[in-house]
Amino acid sequence: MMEQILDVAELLFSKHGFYGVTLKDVAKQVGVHHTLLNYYFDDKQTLFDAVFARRAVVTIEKRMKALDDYDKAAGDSPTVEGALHAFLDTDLDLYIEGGEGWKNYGAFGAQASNSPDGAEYMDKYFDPVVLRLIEILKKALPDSAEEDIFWGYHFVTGALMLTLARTGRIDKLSDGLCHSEDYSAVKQRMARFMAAGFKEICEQRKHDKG
Amino acid sequence: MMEQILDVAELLFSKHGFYGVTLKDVAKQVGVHHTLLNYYFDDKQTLFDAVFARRAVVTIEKRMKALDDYDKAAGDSPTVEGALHAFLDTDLDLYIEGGEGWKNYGAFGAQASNSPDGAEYMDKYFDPVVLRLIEILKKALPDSAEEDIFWGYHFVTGALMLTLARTGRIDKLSDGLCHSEDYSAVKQRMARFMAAGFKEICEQRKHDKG
DNA sequence: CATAATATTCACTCACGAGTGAGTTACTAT
DNA sequence: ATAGTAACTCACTCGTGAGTGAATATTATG
Repeated sequence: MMEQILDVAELLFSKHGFYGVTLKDVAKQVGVHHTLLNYYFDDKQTLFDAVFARRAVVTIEKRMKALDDYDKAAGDSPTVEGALHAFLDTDLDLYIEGGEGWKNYGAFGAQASNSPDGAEYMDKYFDPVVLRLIEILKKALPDSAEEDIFWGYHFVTGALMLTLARTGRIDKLSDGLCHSEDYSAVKQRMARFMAAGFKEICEQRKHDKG
Repeated sequence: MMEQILDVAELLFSKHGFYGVTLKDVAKQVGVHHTLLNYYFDDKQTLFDAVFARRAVVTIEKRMKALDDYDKAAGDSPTVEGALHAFLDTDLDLYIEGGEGWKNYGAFGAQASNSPDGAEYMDKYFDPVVLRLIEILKKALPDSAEEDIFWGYHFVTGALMLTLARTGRIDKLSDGLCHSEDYSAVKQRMARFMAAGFKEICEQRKHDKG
């Protein structure tokens, strides 16, 4: 039951945000009295936290492992593209293969990522993986300015979050040619796209160090 | 007074979203009775719409003009980077030079862009400029697959929206080296970064047409 | 100055959301 | 079977948010 509550809360929060969802909305869709949510979770905030935390650990561990593996395999000469593939593809696979629940979680996180309130959650949970990625990127781009790498990551994460948000915007813009839900299309393109961007801003204009 | 109400609503909506803000919150910060908002605006939704619409026309016209100018100047051979500079730099300049109000509007729109509800507003207002950009990008990349261009744009807009959201995340991640508010830093890098990405996914793998 | 229009407040209603504590059902183990 | 605990519902409170219509203040206009 708790799992069902989390599933529905995840879905609704992903669509309307924390304040746009009432405990009654969730309860109704689960088919249960709304005070049951207070039985399982102290309050609304606790429920939200639980939704966030439930899957966070999975994606974090997977990506961390993928980055470690890549780092080890690449030895002294990791590439930007390799690191991004490890980071992005691992995550995207989760959403591709994980079913509706994971897709909803992606949208849930994506919405958090673009608001100041939600960003604190991102900090709290995802900082370690991100810093691990950045560590490898630095190794791949040894002479680059640190700022360039952070801004590059910023671009990457913005693009990823918009993907996970599944807003349907690209569908309309492209008149049905592309689909928000088509994470495979993103996976095919994203790491290469971003790697090229990194190289452009990092390798070209080396900074005043070293 | 109406302008002040819009300013405060813009700020609060940008932080907490539509449902996270009450008319009383807005009224209080303006220093006015909350029912005054019902005098100027039929209801909360109307206020939200007004906030969205107020500055939309400005950024749309500016970018449209910049794209037209670029298209004309570039003649038969526009470049991806040129088009992106016209599109992105024009917008970023607005946020850099427009003061706090414009920054808040950026964050306001950025939050909308990552939620299904808000995305409808983006469609409604911004589609024409975006399609104009895409038109030029197609000219710059004549042999590329259309999907690649749409996905490229998707990455661009994701990165831009996260920038405008000013979540403070990059500040913490980079331990103070980079700043969310530093749109100039983004302007310096973004068009080049993204142009390289476009070239990577569009020029390399040409599609089954032509 | 009077008066009309505009701007603003006030008192109020209605609805609803979060949460509580007692009560009920259902399962579990002896 | 039955005591005991876990799962769940019910009736209710408290607060508050959106919105309305009348009242008052402020400004503009002839």
